[in-house]
Amino acid sequence: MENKKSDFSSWYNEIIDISGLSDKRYPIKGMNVWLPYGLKAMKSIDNIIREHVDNSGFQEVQFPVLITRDQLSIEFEHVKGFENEVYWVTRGGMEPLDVEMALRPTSEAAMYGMFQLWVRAHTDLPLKIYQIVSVYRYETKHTRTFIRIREIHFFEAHTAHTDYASAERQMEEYRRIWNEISSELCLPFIVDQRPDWDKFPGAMYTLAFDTAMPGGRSLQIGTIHQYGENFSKNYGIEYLKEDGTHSFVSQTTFGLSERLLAAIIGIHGDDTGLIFPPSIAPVQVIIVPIPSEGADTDGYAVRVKEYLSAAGFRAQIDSRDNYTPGFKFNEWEMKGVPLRIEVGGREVHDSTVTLRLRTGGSRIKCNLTDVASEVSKALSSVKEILRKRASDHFEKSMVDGDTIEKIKNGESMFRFYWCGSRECSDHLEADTGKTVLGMQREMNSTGRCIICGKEGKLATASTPY
RNA sequence: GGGACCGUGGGGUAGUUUGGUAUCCUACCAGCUUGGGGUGUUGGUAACUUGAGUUCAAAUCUCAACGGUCCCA
Repeated sequence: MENKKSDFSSWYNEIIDISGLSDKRYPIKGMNVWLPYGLKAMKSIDNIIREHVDNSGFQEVQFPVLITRDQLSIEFEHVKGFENEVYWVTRGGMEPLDVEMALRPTSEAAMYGMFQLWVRAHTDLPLKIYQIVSVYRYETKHTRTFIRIREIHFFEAHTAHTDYASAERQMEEYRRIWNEISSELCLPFIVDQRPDWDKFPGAMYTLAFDTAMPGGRSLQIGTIHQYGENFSKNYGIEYLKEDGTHSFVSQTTFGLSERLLAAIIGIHGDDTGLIFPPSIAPVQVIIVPIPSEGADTDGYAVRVKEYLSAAGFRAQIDSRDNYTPGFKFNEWEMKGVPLRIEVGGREVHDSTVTLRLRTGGSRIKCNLTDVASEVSKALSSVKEILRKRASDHFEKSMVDGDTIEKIKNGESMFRFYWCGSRECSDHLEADTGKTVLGMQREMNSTGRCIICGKEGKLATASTPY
């Protein structure tokens, strides 16, 4: 790499390019090409998400990408929240369409008309579905790969419940699921309730998961929303209760995107390049043969790979003979492979392999027959080290904001007390240049609002991506 | 929402001020060489974002579009 991570913007752009995650040369702003290596990582992330929501009773569906103007024209604050960033399809061939159609910016408008058909009685509830699809937003500001794009790789879960209490339990379940997913990806985060003026359009409230990127800026990597009956009243989603009367469902959603990949890149990477958590690494173990007189290192590498494949690891041999071992070491480290195995004449002769973790440390030697269990241990170790490093960095990135001056001049996220008023938020943002992300929903810790001095709760401010 | 800068082989660049033959590094292809931390070498492929304008002549000057980067709110 040419750029150091301390120059994060340049580093981020360079690593995405040279590691083969994404090609941003596609001629439409904010629409990039998923390259094989990047797509494998994203699909692994998707599969971790699937595993956790499937285990919680969700079913995967896919809705069409187009939404009619009528579906989107239901007079409602939800629609107004997106009207400036919707792509419209206005012609079929050369003929203007009688009913113009939008590319979904999110799928509430697409789904809830169907929910209205599907939900007849309390026995149909709870309804818990999700999809992983592209959604489209016409961003006018500068775009950034995986962080702000116009075609978003989007996971969206939608639920419908008999009543608000049940929907609130769903919010709790989302948080449990998110804890599992983020732990698997070694991503630390903070949960805040977004201010009312910044919540998801149409929601009663929004809880957001924010992490800290290098340079102290925050990145929203997940959101869950409580809709209550806001949507069901507008889309007519009613059900028959046991007592024979009708009632509107209460609804929730949970959204994730390729920002998870952005966070993994930014948080785990170093001056050498990417570091993938083993659970999503496209290649978990790279086997590098070191040519040696009188030893069949290539054949030996195949045997090593067989052991690993049989144990379920994603292992690959780099058998290119026009590159030196040193070059390969550097290249695979740049690409974030968590574990390398070196096999040369010495290993062939004494039936061993040499392991080296991407996170550093000295080489480990083990017998060929033990390779699967040693690899398993080594990958667990990489995961633990990444988790530790990430949470250390996160803690350093969450600074107590005692004074306006401190919040203004610091390059980090800040915790401070805030009364919750728009006036004080605007005041703080004007004085510090930081944005108020929100405040903790449950925590009882209270203090004096940093602006007005009235009683307030713990809140977060930062420069968000 | 406002402002600034930039666009030359796949990537990074020189050349633009003063209009005229496009430089170097890297990558890529073929060969030889090398191999336990980015081998060396020979030969080769490959570029002025698009459109309009000024001009005998535009990478170079003007305007616009598209794309990229950064800063402020």
